[in-house]
Amino acid sequence: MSHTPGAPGPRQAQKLRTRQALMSASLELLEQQSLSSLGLREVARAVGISPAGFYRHFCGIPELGVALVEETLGSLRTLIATILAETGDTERRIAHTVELIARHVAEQPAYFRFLVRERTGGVAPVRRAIATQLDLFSEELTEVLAAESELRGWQPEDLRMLAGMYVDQMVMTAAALLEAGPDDTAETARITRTARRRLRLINVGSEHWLDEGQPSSA
Amino acid sequence: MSHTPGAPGPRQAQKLRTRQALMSASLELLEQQSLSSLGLREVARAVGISPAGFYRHFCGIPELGVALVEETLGSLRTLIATILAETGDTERRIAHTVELIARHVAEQPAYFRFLVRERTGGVAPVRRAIATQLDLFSEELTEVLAAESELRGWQPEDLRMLAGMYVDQMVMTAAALLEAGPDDTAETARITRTARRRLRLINVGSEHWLDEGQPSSA
DNA sequence: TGTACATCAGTGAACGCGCGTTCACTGATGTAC
DNA sequence: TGTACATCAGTGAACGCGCGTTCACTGATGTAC
Repeated sequence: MSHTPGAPGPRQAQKLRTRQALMSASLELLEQQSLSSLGLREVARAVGISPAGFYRHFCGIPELGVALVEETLGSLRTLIATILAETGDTERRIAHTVELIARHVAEQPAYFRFLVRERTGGVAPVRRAIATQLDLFSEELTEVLAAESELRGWQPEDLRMLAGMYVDQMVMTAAALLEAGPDDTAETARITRTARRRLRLINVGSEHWLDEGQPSSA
Repeated sequence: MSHTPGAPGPRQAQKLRTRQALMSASLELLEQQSLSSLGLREVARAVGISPAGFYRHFCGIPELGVALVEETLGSLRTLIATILAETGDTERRIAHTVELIARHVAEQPAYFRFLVRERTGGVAPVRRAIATQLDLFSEELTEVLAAESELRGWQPEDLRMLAGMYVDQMVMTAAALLEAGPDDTAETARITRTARRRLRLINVGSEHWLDEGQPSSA
């Protein structure tokens, strides 16, 4: 025992580094293709290990995909937390939220591309993992919304519906920004502008929901 | 010339039949994977022709994918037209629209699965083809909305924003229904119920948009 | 109508290639005493 | 501290396999006269 107790030794640290390299190389390769066509050898080659070495970290590509979901959404956790903690008047919150998303997408396109693409992709376990994470986010947002004074008296189911709309709206905004690419500033501006309007429309609708929205029959 | 002039001869008819077989076999194979991992030989085998025969119809899988987009959205044209022509009070229109989508998804899941999956998939030309078709649909809807008496006085840009929200909402509803599967009736009911609420919220928002939504600064 | 030629959807064999998976291995790191 | 053994991340060779693409071909269909 030549190292500090509790801390990982050189061997474990190296293993973690290789695992990380596999995951970030995959994210890069996934910009041009989808997970269901990503090759194990392709990933190993990009990292500089032998194909057999891949199996020391994942039992196959789908398992790597699930790990990527966790890594990806973990790295977006601070973004999510910031959005959830947003305060101030509605217009400022909307503007700030859209701006945050646009910045994160521009800074870490690979993370968002992976999420958006594999959310409806061909690998079922990965699809489920993403759905689970987004549902968690939606639940957190539901609780935040429940504390809003403007939404006092809302049915829990309606709060969940509203939270789901916001989450989907953010995912779609990220998808649209990715499709535009970082260099098309005009298109990026158009997308963020539309995103703000959409959020505003949802907000206006929620302000009048209790008066007009709740149906008696459905 | 042994056949009616203008009508396709047996040869051309057979070619069309094979082409059609290639496309519908692909749609079936795409239920378990995504287009970027679909193999040319796999498709040819499913249809019962040799791999080389595939090239008589498409120069590769991406081209087949683009053809599938056209076929898929063509087959949804009647659905779209029905939705666009919807009349009556809002609540009935919403209920009818969601019901129509649910029925079509249940009847032709492969079409919707393809669209939803490849809309954000790894094959760029296919992604663009789907985006183009959905944009066309969104434009048509914009014109329908422009004729609505409730939306008199709306800016064209706001009408486009609203149409886009409706289109995205429908796509997401289809995606959710597919993920649930046709046998999970409880989940299906939950999804359609939420979809109706979302459309209702958008509608409530649009009713108060001119009073509160249009910002002076954005 | 019959004949001679053209077209072309589909064949089947061949090609080189990269794939996923397995296996016994190596040698640095870790552990026990 | 030093020694002897255990662990295990990564190796490299081998396997059988299915892939996409090419090519000269066949034979039914189509066309011209």
